[in-house]
Amino acid sequence: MARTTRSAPTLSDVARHAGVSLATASRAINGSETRTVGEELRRRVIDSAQSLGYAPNANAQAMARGATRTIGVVVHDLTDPYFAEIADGIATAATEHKLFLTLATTGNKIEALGDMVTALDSMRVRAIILVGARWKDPDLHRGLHTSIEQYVRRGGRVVALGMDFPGVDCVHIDNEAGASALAEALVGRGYRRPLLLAGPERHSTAAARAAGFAARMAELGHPIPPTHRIGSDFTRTGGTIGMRLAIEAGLDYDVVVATSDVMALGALHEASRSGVQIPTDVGLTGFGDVSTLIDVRPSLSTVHVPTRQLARLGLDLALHGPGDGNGSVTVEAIPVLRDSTPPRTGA
Amino acid sequence: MARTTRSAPTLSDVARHAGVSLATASRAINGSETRTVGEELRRRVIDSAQSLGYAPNANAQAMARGATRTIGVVVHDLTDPYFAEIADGIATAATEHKLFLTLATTGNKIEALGDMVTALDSMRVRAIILVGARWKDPDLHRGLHTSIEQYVRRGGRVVALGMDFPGVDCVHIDNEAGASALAEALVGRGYRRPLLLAGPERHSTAAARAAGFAARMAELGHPIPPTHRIGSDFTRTGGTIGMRLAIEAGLDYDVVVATSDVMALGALHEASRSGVQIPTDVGLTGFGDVSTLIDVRPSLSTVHVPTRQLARLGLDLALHGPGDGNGSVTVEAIPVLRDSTPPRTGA
DNA sequence: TTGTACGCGTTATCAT
DNA sequence: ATGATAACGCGTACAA
Repeated sequence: MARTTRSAPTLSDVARHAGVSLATASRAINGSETRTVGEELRRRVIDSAQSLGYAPNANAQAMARGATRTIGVVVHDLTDPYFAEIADGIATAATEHKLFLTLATTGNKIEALGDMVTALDSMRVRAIILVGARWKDPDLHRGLHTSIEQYVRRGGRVVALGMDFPGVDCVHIDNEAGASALAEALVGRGYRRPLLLAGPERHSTAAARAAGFAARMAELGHPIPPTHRIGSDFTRTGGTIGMRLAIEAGLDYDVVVATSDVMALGALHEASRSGVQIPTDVGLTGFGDVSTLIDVRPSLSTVHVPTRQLARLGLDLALHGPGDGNGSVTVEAIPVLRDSTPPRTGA
Repeated sequence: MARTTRSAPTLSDVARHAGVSLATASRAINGSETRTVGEELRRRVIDSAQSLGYAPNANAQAMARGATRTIGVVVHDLTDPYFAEIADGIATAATEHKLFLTLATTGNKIEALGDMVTALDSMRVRAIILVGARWKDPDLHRGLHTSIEQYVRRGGRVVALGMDFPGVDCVHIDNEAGASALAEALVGRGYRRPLLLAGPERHSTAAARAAGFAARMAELGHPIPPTHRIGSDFTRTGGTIGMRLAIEAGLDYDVVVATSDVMALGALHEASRSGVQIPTDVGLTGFGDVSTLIDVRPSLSTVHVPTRQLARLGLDLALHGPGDGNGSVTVEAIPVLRDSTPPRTGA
């Protein structure tokens, strides 16, 4: 029975095979809202479709309906477990909603964001979820803004995860509060002289975490001197470099506070390479609580960010939010102290 | 100038605005192969498109052209760094080819694979890349086979990464050879009595690795007794459980050989929890060499699988391969011994 | 309940 | 080089 047809059977083929009209076939297969179809014909159509190996053409459906069932997601780097977790969360949530997901990676090139949005716009995705960090650099975002504006003008919805974006609904992570709470917790364990791996100043997420932490430390009577604030990249390598700089400079500190987990891991790596014992010599904290931390020794103190919830809220917002920025919600980030920051007794 | 139009401007709008025909507008914007358009009109059209905020409708293009520019990718779990790396590799490779990527996750439910393929089929993606493991269970794959068959019948192309699949082009990982080489390397370092965390018997990847390892060990004069072969899940938890079973049974072994990195990590976790020192008491190896291993101590011996290359070859095959299974290629898996398997002196 | 016919936005074939 | 116009596959208002 191996049919060697080169092109796909269409709904017309199915209709003809079942001896019904195109409309009936359509209704039988995709079930119209308003119309219903007789059980007899319904079976005939389904059977025909089955035996012809019919698969509806989603593109044609999109045209006729004026809407697709896919949502667009833009991440910077799937290799980063933080992004991977969020992407996975969105993917599973999407599956539950019977939605599909077209995913684009920028490869950490923020300039590419605008183009990705435009491309997803062309595909007429139902919504676009931007996940990642925003840079405090208008130039980098100029193209992005107009892309978003055009998309929204057609009725598209945009949601930003983990970054603020004026005019679009955001799922905001309370980085300041989380970092602030971390400062308190560390002071509570006896830490006084943090080395802050702050990340790039213009990286808004890193900046928020650094600011929240520094502010609370100052309030608690332990202001962080500029020397103890290093602004390397917001990556693992950035953590490595920051740590090396601190070691070479011979700085004095009792805990290394990184603004992201991967930075902390980079710092940990460099520390052990340089003979700095963690946590014996100094403590170490990250931010994010990515799941791969579970296999790192010593277990890393960090600030937990609920990526699962982030993803779920993001999709909800993308589907049902107002879409004008008024639907923004905030998720909490909560410190989790582990073995990398044991209580410090001495001054 | 804020236009508040609800629906997207179409190519007709652009054509009218520029005072040209639809055909000319189309050619000016997307550049036909056969026809060319005068510089004068070309500019007018581009300008009109710009000022109207026109974005081509990819669905309509797909209809008219009879082909999309997107490829489908199915992975089981983005949370697993192995899948994440491959997905990221495919995504960046796709971007280079100006292709888009719609990604589906099965959530480790292999039964769902067939449905995912059917869905991607409906979207008329150019090619489908299946990444992951195949189970030696015909029932699990029955639906998948017919889905693939239908898709291929329409001219679709399917590529399988890291799993064999009859009739489709595969990028095969030489698990047997890699595991075999690992056995040699371990024996070379003085290991004699491995505990094999073999994974599920019906999981083809796990089985291939276990078989390759066991066979070579036997050849080298150190056959693995059935007691030292544990078949827990092919997951981190599986590694944890397998390790616990071995410890509770009081088995004697000098190295734990896991069939995947995440299993090894689970085993490492359980070992440290139970007071078994790695690598002092026993050695440990994984399989895959996922990038997150870099932050694990002791550094984990494993078998390197070139995920980047895997992804790239996969996309190439998906685009240019014969599509009938004759384009299959194999990538090597090479042992990398690190600190978790130091040379053993004693017997 | 079923069928007819038009429209969705674009490309491609044919004239001009 | 440019312009009509017929597909592409489907949903749906309208008619029966």
